[in-house]
Amino acid sequence: MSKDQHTQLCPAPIIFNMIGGKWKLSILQILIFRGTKRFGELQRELDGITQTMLTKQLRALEKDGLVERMVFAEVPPRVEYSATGDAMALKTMFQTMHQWWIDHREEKSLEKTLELQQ
Amino acid sequence: MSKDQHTQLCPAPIIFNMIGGKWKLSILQILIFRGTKRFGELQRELDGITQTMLTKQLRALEKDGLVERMVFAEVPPRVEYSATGDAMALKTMFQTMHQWWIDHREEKSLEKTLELQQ
DNA sequence: CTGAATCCTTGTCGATACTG
DNA sequence: CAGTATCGACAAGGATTCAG
Repeated sequence: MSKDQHTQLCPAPIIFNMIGGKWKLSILQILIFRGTKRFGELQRELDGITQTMLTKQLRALEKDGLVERMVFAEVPPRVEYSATGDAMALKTMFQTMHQWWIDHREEKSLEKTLELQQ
Repeated sequence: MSKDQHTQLCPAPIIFNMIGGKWKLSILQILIFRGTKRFGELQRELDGITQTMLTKQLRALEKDGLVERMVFAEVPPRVEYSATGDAMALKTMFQTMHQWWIDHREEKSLEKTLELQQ
């Protein structure tokens, strides 16, 4: 049992690579908490993302099995994206982060505010 | 209660900014799970990081209140870094990620292996 | 030993134009 | 509507050198 055991087994860096970056987290949250969306809907709700970027991020998420892409053979074309079961299971992680923020960060901001008021 | 409520309150993007990047996660894990380390010890255990990068990452983590820096007025100079209470509380997050990985990723690798064997 | 300062490389992000 | 292709801007990462 080497002393590196934990770091080697820890998937945190891999997970951060999968859902890190400027847009992936927002995309996932929309699909997880609001359900299936079309390409255009996603683009509107993400406020500022370009088609190029949205396509690239969705492809990356799909490749990692977090997003499912469904193409409908219609005119005009329709493509829907949804969170996979694996992605839905990330809710727990979001909640853990949320709790950590409440317990160890919000109070800090409050303390600072109080200090400034003195 | 707008439909944007969750996204707006969610601290995930902020947390990702604080501990994301190529090295911060590894630095935190060493300090959290193995305890206080000197600058040189960290550099050796991080395998490949340069002095410049290690300094920059440590400064950023210190600024966010996740790492504490203690300078000893000795010759030769000695500087020790340790995880703060806030950082220690991130253990839960690491465990959540670890569990998600076990439940939703390891089996996938196994499935793929089995598919390839058929 | 622990760092600061400088310069350089790489990767991410994004604007624009074009297509089935 | 939902993309692809190309090019440029910028930030993150890294190598090297110098210093207390």
